[in-house]
Amino acid sequence: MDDLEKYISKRKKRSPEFAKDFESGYNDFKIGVMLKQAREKAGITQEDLAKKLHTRKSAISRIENQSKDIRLSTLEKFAEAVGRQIRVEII
Amino acid sequence: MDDLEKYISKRKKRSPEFAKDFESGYNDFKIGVMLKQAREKAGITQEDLAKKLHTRKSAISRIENQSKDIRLSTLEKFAEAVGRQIRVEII
DNA sequence: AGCAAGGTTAACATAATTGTGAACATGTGG
DNA sequence: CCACATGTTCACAATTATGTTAACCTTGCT
Repeated sequence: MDDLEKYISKRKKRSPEFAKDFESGYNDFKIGVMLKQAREKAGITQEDLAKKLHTRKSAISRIENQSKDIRLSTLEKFAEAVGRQIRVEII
Repeated sequence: MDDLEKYISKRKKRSPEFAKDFESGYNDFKIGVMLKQAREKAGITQEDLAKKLHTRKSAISRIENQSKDIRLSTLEKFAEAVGRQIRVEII
């Protein structure tokens, strides 16, 4: 059971409606988890990251947890701020 | 010289300010070109695609040519409508 | 217990994407 | 030449992500 699956099952326990949200909004939710993991690996807090992006920690938390959708530019800025990069492919 | 480069040089000739836009907005512009190529490979017109996505051909053209930014969900819907798929990685 | 750090959520304001309709270009077949 | 298909651009409306503030929750520390 990897990190993503662990997080999902934990999340399902906490919120009853999470299961269905998870189905319909899988991709964007997954992005949030990926971004959160990237931030944690970089060893910075939501508040640190918020300062780098000139925003607030609440916005970071929203992206990581409950964003239904996200702009490519937001994705890129987030990734760069944690020392990573985004790659988008059409497969 | 691949398709992207050809398109860029053609585009630069047509619009004088294209060069700088290209610099600042490279990533999103590239996405537009990729999407356009994906649509053309699928052999469907902007209007066909617009109908599939319940929108208009003008919106498709805007995405392919002059969108500064785009939502992940829009990207996914576009790709799916031309029989492809999006992959996003944090590298 | 109290306090601080880190995180989550809600509500509202703001900014940006996307929807929509119209006008205009360009090429192609009649 | 004319009509049609395809694509581009503009302007405005509608929807939605993001900014912002505030309240609340844990967890750990003193």
